[in-house]
Amino acid sequence: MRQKRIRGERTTLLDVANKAGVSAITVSRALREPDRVSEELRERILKVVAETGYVPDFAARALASRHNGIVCALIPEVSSLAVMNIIHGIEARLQDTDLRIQYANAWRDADKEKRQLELFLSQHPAGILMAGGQNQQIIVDLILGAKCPVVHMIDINLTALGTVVGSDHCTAAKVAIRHLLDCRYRRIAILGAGVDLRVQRRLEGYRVTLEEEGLYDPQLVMMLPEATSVPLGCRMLRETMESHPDVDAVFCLNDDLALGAYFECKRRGMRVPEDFGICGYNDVNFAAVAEPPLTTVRIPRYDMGYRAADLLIRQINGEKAAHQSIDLGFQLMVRGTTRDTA
Amino acid sequence: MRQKRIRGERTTLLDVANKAGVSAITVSRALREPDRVSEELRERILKVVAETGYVPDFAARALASRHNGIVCALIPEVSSLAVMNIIHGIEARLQDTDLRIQYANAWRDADKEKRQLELFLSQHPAGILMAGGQNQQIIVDLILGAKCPVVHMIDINLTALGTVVGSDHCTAAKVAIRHLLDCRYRRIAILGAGVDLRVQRRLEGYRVTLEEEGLYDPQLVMMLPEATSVPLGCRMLRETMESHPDVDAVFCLNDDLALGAYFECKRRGMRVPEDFGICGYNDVNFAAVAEPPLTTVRIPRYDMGYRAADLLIRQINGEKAAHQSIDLGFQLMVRGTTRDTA
DNA sequence: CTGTTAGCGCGTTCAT
DNA sequence: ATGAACGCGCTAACAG
Repeated sequence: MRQKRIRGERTTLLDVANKAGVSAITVSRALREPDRVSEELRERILKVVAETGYVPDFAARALASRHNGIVCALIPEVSSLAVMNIIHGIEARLQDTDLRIQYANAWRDADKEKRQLELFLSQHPAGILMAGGQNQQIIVDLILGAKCPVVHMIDINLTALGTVVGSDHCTAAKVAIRHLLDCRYRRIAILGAGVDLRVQRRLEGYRVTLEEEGLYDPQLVMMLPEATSVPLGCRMLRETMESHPDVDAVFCLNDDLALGAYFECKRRGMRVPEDFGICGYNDVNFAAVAEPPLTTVRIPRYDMGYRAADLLIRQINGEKAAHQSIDLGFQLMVRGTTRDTA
Repeated sequence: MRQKRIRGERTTLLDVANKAGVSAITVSRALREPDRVSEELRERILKVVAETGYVPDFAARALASRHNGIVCALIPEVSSLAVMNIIHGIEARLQDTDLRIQYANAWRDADKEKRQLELFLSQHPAGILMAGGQNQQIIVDLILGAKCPVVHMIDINLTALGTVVGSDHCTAAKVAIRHLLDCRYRRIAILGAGVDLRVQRRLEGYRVTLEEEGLYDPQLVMMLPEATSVPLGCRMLRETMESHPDVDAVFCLNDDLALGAYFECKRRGMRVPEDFGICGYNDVNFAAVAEPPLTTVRIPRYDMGYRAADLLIRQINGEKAAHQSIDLGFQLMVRGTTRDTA
C-alpha cells in the first residue's frame, strides 16, 4: 500500500481511501454519487472523511473533470445597490445546489472586462453570468470560444451575446420620459454615469422620445464614464443647473444619481416636485422610503438574477437553451419627485 | 514529435511549444519569468502565443504550483457602500500585479462563512482577504490550517486571527457616544444590523460609555441580524420612537441606517438636529453630501483595503509578517445631524 | 539558458 | 458495485 504523504500536506482522496481500506475512486464516488456506492462502504468512507477533515481539491477536480463547480459572475461594480438585488436572486437559485459562485469587478472598462472574462475562462468555471457589459464585440468573441454556458443580463435585445434575461432599457426610458412630459416638464436633462451598453440603450430611448416632441437638446445630455454615486449626482445636477438654468427636470440613469440630484436641489432651495422633477432608474431599496419618495423605473433585478442563474443551471445540466431571451419587463413607479400629471 | 490534440480543444502549453520548436517548460518560463529565457526564444514564443491565442489553464497551474494566482476575498456582503471603498483599495494595490481577485459573500452567517472559506481554501488561492467575520473560533481553525497567507480587516484587537489591518471599533463608538453626550442628547438609542464581530465591538463601546454616565438602558439597544439598509433604518427608527418616545438621539452602526432614520424623522416631522440627533458610522460617500450632511465616524476603508492587500502580497512573496496588526484609526466627522456642543 | 523527468489530486474509461 | 490505468495541463526539481 503506497503511503506518500511525504510532506505534512493536507488530506487527499488517497489518504481517505487508504484509511477506509477502499480505492480512491470509491471515495470519489461516495462523495459525488452516493447512490453508486453500497451503504456500508459509504458510511465507513464518510466517517473517515469527517475524521480527517478531508476537503476536495477543486483545482485537481477542475483539471480532471473540465469544470470546477463554480459559477463566475462578472459584474460592472459589485458594490452597488442595483447589483445587490441581482446577486440576491442569483444566490437564491444557487442555494441547495452543488454549485458555488464568485464575483469579479469589470469596472465598466472594456479592457478589464476582457481580461477578467479570460481569467474566468481559464479556470474551467461551470458557467458564467454577466451583468452589464462594455464592448459587445469582445464579449461575443470570448463567449463563442467558451466551453461553458454563458448567460447575460444586459439588454433583452442583445441576443447576439447568447442567452439573455433582462429588460428592454430603451423602451423603459421612453416610458419614463413620457411620464415627465405628462407632468408638464419641458426642459428635461439626462444624467448618466458608468456608461455601458445598458446605459446607451436608455439614452437612446430618451433621445427618440424627446425628438418626437421636438424637445431634444444634445446639450442637456451629460454622460460620465466614472461610477455612479450619490456625490456624483449632486455634482452633475449642479453643473447642469449652472450651464442650463432653465432645465426643469432630470432623468437620472441610476437612483444614486437621482438621490444626489435631490439633495442638491434641496440645498439650492429648488422645490421638488413642484418646480423641478426627478426620475430615477432601477428602484433600489432606498427609492421608496426616501422623503420624498423617488419616482423611478423599476427593473425586476432579483428575478433577473434568479432566472439567469436558473437558465445557466439548466444549460450546465445539459439542457438545450430553449429560450434565447427572457423579457422580464419593467414598471414605472410614480412617486413623490414628479408632480401630478395634468 | 507528439501531437495529441485529438479533440478540437483549446491550445495548450505543449501546442505552443511544438509550434515554437521548444519544450513546454521553456514556454512556461517565457510567460512567467521572461528573464530566464533568451530574448530570441522569448520573442519566438510570444509570437506563437499571440497567434494561437493561448491562455494558461489556471486549474492546471494551481494544481502544479500549489497556488492559482488569485486572491480570494470573503466579504460580509459585497453590495454595500461601506465595502466599496475597501474593494477599491484592494484592487488599487493589486493593480499591475500578476495577482487577480475574486469575491464571495459570507452573508453575515457563520455557517456560510465557514463553507465559503473552505471553498476558497480548496482552490489553492494565492491568499485570502477577509472583511468582517461572524465566528471567531471557526475562522481561527480554518486560518491555522490554511497554507496561504490570510489578512483580515475585522477589528484591530482580534490578533488571534492572524495579520490584521483595521481600526478599534470599540474606541470609535466611545468617541461617537461622547460626542452625542456633548451635544446634550441624553436618551441615546443604538441601531445595528447585520451583527458581526465588528458590530459587537461598537456596541460594547456604546454600552461602556453610557454606563459611565449612568445613562445606559438595554431597552434602547436594537440589533437585527438582517443586512443593513436604508429601509431598515426607517423601520428601526419608527419602532424605537413608538416604544420609547423619549429617545432624543440614535447612534446608527451604519450610514444606511442613519439615512433611513433621517428620512423617517423628516416624515414624522421631527427636527434634526435641533430636537433629535443622528450619528452614523463609516462615512460612506453619501454622508457628506446628504442634506443635511450626516455626522458619522469615518473609518479609512480605502486604506484598509490597500494596506491589507499590501500585507498579503508581501506574505505571498515570502516576506515574514512584520507587523501583526496595523491600526488605521478613525475620525469623528461632525456635520449637520447633531447640534452644536454646549 | 534549456531540457528531462516526475508528479500535483482527481475523474474518466473500461474492466471486473 | 468496485477497481486499475491513464491523463487533464502545468510546473518543481534536477540535470546538462
